[in-house]
Amino acid sequence: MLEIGILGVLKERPMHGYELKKKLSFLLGHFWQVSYGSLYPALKRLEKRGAIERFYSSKEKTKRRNVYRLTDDGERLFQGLLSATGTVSEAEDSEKFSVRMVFFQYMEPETRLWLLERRKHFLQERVAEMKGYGKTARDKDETDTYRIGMFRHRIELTEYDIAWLNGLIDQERKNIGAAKKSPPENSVRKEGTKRKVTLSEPSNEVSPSKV
Amino acid sequence: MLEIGILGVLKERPMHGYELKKKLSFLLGHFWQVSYGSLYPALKRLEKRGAIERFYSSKEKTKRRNVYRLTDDGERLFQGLLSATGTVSEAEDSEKFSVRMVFFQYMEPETRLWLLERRKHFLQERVAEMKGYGKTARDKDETDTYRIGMFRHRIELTEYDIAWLNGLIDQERKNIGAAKKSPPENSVRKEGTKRKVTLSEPSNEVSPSKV
DNA sequence: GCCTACATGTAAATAGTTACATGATTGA
DNA sequence: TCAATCATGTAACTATTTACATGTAGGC
Repeated sequence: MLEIGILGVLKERPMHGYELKKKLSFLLGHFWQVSYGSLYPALKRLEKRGAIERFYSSKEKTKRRNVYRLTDDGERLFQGLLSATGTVSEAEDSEKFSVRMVFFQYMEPETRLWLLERRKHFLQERVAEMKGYGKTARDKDETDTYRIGMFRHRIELTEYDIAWLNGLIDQERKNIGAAKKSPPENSVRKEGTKRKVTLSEPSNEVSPSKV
Repeated sequence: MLEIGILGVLKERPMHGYELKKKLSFLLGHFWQVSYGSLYPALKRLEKRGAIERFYSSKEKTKRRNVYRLTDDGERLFQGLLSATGTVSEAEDSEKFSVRMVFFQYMEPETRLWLLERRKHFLQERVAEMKGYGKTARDKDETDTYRIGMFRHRIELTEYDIAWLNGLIDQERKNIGAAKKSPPENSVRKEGTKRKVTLSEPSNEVSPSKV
């Protein structure tokens, strides 16, 4: 999870640890505050593995900061991690989904669509469960107004989330449809896209590597 | 975090591991699927510590299942964990807050209020940060429509969340005010409350034990 | 000159997951 | 009788946090 974050952020531009941590805290801070104690070891690990490399700009004489940049190998690793589902079921929980969503721009439409639908499915199941609770609560002993209110609120939020996902899913489907009709891609991306929209490999098969 | 969940659920009634796991998965499943590999060791740990004890109903001859019940010691531990903030700052992140909120019924109004306000503060900071992003995105290079859309959506959700918290905070404040005026409590809790609303000790001091 | 933020790191501890193993009970 | 679900557990592993240690750079 951390590694996916590091690689994804480094895709944008080379950075040093301290900077990276701030960016990650910002992007994912809603549910995850990365600590230096995990970040720096992770950077070393990724460097040893060849996924990132140290990069000294001509201006920086001092080696005070270690600026890292993504390698081709790291790019491949990143793409593998993005579409990896772990082994079997593994619910598309909020955390994993959000981390991936932050890097949607780097995925193929099919991968995005698949992630969105998995997420939607997960949320729908949760809503059904939570609504079940409401009924049980009325029948049975539950008189806990806090818990009931909390569930009601969560249901609302989740339904709003699902509606949002539906919008994104529709859009993604249209893109895929349009791309199919006109072989040379043209509708997928608008606006001056400075980074390439996607990737090297076909990569739509679900690689079973670990996240 | 797991321990707080176990103790809180056992407060309601004695349960065995398998049951407990289902209950916890339901209550917290939105962001956390407890696994047996952590649950059973945790139960042993808590038993050794004297926070819970095995309990054999007269009907159950078979020792097939281990039904646990909360002890007085466990009750104290639970209250300690509920109001514990860890050491220093420690943001009131979604996970920790939700776990505690599930057990709001067992807290004193002051503790609830304090948690609600911490949570609100955290969310407000996040909203401010995220709004900052929108501005930066417009100025700078950001052309990532996915990320921008994601942030917009998160801002909406978070603001809705804050509004909800405000409602709860108001209510809590009213309760506290009312309780102060009329020494014998009467306005705090309505409806046939079968379990005692709160607790043994004064406990409003923030105990610095670990979660 | 001092405080704050910048910057990197390590060791120990904590928390939790995955995979495996085992067996009982229940319903079709 | 067979499959699903109930029920408990352990060992190895993975990920991450906390606390500590150290030093630099820039602004007032």
